[in-house]
Amino acid sequence: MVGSPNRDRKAERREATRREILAAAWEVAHETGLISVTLREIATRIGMRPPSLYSHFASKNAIFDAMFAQAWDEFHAVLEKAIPAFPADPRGRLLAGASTYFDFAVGDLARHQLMDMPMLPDFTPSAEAFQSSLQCYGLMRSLMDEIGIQRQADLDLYTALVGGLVNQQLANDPGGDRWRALLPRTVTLLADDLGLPPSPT
Amino acid sequence: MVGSPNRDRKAERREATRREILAAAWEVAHETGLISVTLREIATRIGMRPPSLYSHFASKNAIFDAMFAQAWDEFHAVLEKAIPAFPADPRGRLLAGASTYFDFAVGDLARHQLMDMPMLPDFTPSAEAFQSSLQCYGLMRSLMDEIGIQRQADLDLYTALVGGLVNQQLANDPGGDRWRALLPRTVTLLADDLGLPPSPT
DNA sequence: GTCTATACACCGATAGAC
DNA sequence: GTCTATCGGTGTATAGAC
Repeated sequence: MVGSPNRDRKAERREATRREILAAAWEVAHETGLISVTLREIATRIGMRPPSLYSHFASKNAIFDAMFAQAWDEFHAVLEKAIPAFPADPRGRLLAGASTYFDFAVGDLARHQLMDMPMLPDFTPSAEAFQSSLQCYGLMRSLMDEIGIQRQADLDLYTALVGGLVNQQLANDPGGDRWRALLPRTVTLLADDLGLPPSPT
Repeated sequence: MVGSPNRDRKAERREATRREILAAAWEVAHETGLISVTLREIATRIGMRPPSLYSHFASKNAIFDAMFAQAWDEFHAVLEKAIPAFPADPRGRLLAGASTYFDFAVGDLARHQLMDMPMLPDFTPSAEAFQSSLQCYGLMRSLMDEIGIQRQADLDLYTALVGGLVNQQLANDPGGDRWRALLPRTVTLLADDLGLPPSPT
């Protein structure tokens, strides 16, 4: 009976409801902040009663967990899709990678807080959800590896500097480009320090 | 009657209670996180009932407001006290300033979140409290001015890079020094970019 | 100024009918 | 799978006695 049309339809419907719940949760997070997400509000938005959510998620934190994985998977997809269009030279690739991350992070404050900040007191990503972030980090590291950057300290510095620009942009000039404009300069600083060959003119 | 001993004692006692409340609030913030600070918990720690706090603060946010000002005033004092011991050369001063800020920020996560992150959904610092942060920023800017750094973009870059190291340190290696160790290198990058003269050997 | 008592609005989660 | 009803708990804030 496995794989029968009946079974597929049921599973599809179930998955659709799950997606609907998560979409509503993101909606609330965008409008009122991550910590203000409540089961009541999620349920209301999709025309359900709060207890019904428990048929699809074991707890509120399970919803956050799914959102966490979703966010990292999304960035993984964005990065993978963007890489083929990256320039060939190391400096160009470094800037393209930084820009891709910057724009993704700045594009959604709630998502960035969930992915990169410990904002929810009682939430810790499950091992499965954490896998999504590790997979993403692996892709980033392979990209850096091509450029010739392997040392942990160099990777740490790279993530800190780009992340610093992201945070200032979100905290002090949301929607603007005051720190976004400093990204090329920052990447050049780093490229010089790492001794990357000059870009082809 | 103004300034009579009786009056002074009363005002002193009142101020002491205020300080006690704030100290308890910080204690809770350190142990359970900023968002988990509740009037109940504050009151319990100082042997009071929650409603009694309203004799000293108009609301919970008024407590956060006082904490916000307190934190910035504290950093102002720390910075002012540290400056006389700073090296004379520009590069040395730049690193000393960055180190002072880094150590202060990393030394207290809750304080850093209150000062530099928008973590509390319904809290916005009052104009008076914000003055404390502006005064502190003014001191920092005058320090940078001596070194010859005046352009807004340069100041923005400086704060973003140092802040990026702070955030990574707190998020990924609390208590350690993985990003702390990258501070001199980062400041050197920046000093080179700004064309600061080499340090005296 | 501090207390007791309480109002009021939330929250996450569970039990059990349908 | 969704519902109603409800439990047990959280929180801020106010009223009024002392």
